[in-house]
Amino acid sequence: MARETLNREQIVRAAIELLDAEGIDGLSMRKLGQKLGSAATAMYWHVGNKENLLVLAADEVWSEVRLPDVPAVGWRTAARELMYAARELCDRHRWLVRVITTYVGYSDGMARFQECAYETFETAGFRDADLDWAVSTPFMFVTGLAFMTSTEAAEVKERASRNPAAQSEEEAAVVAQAQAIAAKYPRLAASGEAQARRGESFSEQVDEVFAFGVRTILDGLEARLGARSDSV
Amino acid sequence: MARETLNREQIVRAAIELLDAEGIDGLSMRKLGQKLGSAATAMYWHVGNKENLLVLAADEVWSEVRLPDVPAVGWRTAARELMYAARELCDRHRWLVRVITTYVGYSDGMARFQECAYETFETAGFRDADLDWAVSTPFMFVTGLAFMTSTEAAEVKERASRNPAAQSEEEAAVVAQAQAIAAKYPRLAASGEAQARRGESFSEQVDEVFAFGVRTILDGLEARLGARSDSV
DNA sequence: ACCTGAACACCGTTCAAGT
DNA sequence: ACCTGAACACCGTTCAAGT
Repeated sequence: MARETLNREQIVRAAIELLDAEGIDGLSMRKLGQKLGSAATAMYWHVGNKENLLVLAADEVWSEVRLPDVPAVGWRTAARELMYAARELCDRHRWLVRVITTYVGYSDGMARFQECAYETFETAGFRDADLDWAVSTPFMFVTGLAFMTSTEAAEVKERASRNPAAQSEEEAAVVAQAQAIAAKYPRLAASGEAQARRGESFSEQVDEVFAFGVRTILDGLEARLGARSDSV
Repeated sequence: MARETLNREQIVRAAIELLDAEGIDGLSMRKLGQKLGSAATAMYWHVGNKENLLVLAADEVWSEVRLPDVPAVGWRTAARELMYAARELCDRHRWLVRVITTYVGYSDGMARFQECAYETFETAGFRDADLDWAVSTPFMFVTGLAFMTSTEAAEVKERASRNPAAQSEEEAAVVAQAQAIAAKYPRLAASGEAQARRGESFSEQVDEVFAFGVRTILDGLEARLGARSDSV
């Protein structure tokens, strides 16, 4: 079954598969060409260049997000759901944070999500510049956390916490060195020991940080709201 | 005045200069060799490989941070100062966030900073796992914001907001397209118009988001503290 | 102990030439 | 309108060979 001709959607889908499977460094125009049975340079006719291809891929995956019904669930639940949805999306597509922060790709998929965030915090009672800031704050947090869990470093830490046997010698050495440094600082040492006693994997710890951070930020936003209405 | 021999510090310093001047993609082993008057491959003897060089550079710049005197200023001021210090560091060295999130480089410079963060939130009253989470939350926010302002995308947005004349045609087209998308969503459109009326540059807006986020997170942490002591 | 040069296996992108 | 192949200007890294 021969394919008549390449098209943009097909290329974007293949790129997403490659990105999900091999990470952001796993995508090269040559590999993509191979996957599609074409010359690497054939892509350029359809997507312009690699940067644009990444932006198109990012837009595509944003459509996976289910948005909350803000009036029905209320702002606090809606905000929490948006934060969790963004985090899960970044977790499923570990290349996504890098792409959306690196390139100016304001796509429909992201705009739709952001519009819902604006609706959420408008419902909460934020207006004007406050509204912009209230929307941004939770997503800076999500971006930061997504970043820390989207890199090779996170995979190394996960392996170290879950089954040290799967580590390469080199990896184990890096982890051991990190522990040696922490050991010199009393509070870091104590925290490290306590963490070891709790026996959680790296990703479990990250999940808890996320849950804590979401509550903290929502509480903080409520406090801002209170401060506002007091001063009015 | 001939240099006797290369050494690690010298290479790291040159790398930092190159990184600061040209960004993370501006550093290549060949350019670095040229800057130092050596073969690119001479670096490998001193620093092992590029990843390690980046980790060494990151460690080096952490020493620039001045830490607050926690007992003297109190936890809330200390926490704010730590957040601002981290942000300024990431602003001076726009490659830093990428390096510390990408590689497992737990260096002395970072450990020292983190120890102070632990002291700060311990002083606030956080203990055990709560303490770990309280330390992490503000820095996920800082990381996320630093990221959004450390990329080429941020420079494009800055130019667009400050003097559109400095934009290339291609850049202007991307910005115009982003605005066209936002225009389709009522709240995004309204926010964009209000922002235009306020006439702030991108970096001014980011500064305000940061200030808002810091207050919000500190308020949120205070709320957590209150919840704890209620339940005890 | 420290450095060089050639070499290898990659990149993204351009562009003339083909159909 | 769509695709190919060669070519260009880059990468990081290895390694034998030099001093």
